[in-house]
Amino acid sequence: MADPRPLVPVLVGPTAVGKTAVVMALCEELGVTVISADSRQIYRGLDIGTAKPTREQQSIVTHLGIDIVEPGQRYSAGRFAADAAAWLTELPNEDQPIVVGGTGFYVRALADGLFKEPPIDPGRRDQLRDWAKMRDGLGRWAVRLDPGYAGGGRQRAARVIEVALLTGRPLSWWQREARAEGVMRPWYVFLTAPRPVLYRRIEERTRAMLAAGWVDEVEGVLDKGVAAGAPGLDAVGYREIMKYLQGELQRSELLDTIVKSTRRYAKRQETWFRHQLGSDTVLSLDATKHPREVARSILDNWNERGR
RNA sequence: GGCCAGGUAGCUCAGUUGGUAGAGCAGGGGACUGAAAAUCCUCGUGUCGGCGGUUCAAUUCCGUCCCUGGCCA
Repeated sequence: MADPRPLVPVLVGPTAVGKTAVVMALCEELGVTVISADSRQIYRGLDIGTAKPTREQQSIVTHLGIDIVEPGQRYSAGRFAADAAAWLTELPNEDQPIVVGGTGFYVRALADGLFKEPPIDPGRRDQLRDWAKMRDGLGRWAVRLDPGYAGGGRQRAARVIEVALLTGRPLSWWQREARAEGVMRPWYVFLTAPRPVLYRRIEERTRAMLAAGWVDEVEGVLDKGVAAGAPGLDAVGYREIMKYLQGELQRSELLDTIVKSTRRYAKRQETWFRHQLGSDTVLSLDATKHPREVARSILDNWNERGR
């Protein structure tokens, strides 16, 4: 029996590789609606540093998943999966959706599904997280509560502990026994470029972001009352700018420091996309080519798979 | 030109009382199920500036040359 779920192209790639440019080129050939899978572009007011599509670009192509929460609010892969699933089903038939983003985990949540999480008391969860924050040896707790825990640092240990304590079952049990299904059939397009090229683009873009008033943007957000430790500000570049504003970093070091952590981020993204897409249908495209040419390749391949 | 201090990993440097060398940073590889731009794991062979000499053995000692700083002419 044929899979009734819609086939949806998913354009992924590391930061600064040129995903937005390809989308803009693509929309000249075919009307699309973008579902943005980006864990930082969801925040209102964080525009420059997240390389959010401009207002003009957004007026040409509808982008869903952008500016949906305040920087002080917490969002999650689970919420994204639910939100995006709703956008997908509510989209008029003539609108062609395409998922675009650099957050592999969000893409997975949407395309493959997470597990069906039972209701968790938010108050107790926050309490537990505060407790975990100032506690050493979380890994040992995590292994005791879930023998399936394979390590991964305090944040992931804290998650294992929280699930075990608040649901009564270990995380690995939920992952095994309560799997959810994705709401779409993904067709992955992995946009990538040789490291030297990518790293040059990262540096150029970071320079441009700072010149465009990135620091002012952060100051403005803080002036509006967003806390320094807000979830939205826990992001590449924003962290460094916060350090600078707090006097822990010289202005002269800012560019290099941000470029460095952006490179590392890009590397982690590439690792994810190389190994975690879990599908044999991945089209790798070279971002060194002109965006229009890349868009052309996407369309050609797409037609071949019968869209 | 003379004197002094250096020349060791991509960078900054440590070290070898003679047995071919190791830190930090940078970089590479990897993991990933509701904080994911997060959170973690892992990886160190390089004419030890060149050429000679002494030695069983030289990156280490000696000579010489080259280069870079500093000081004196």
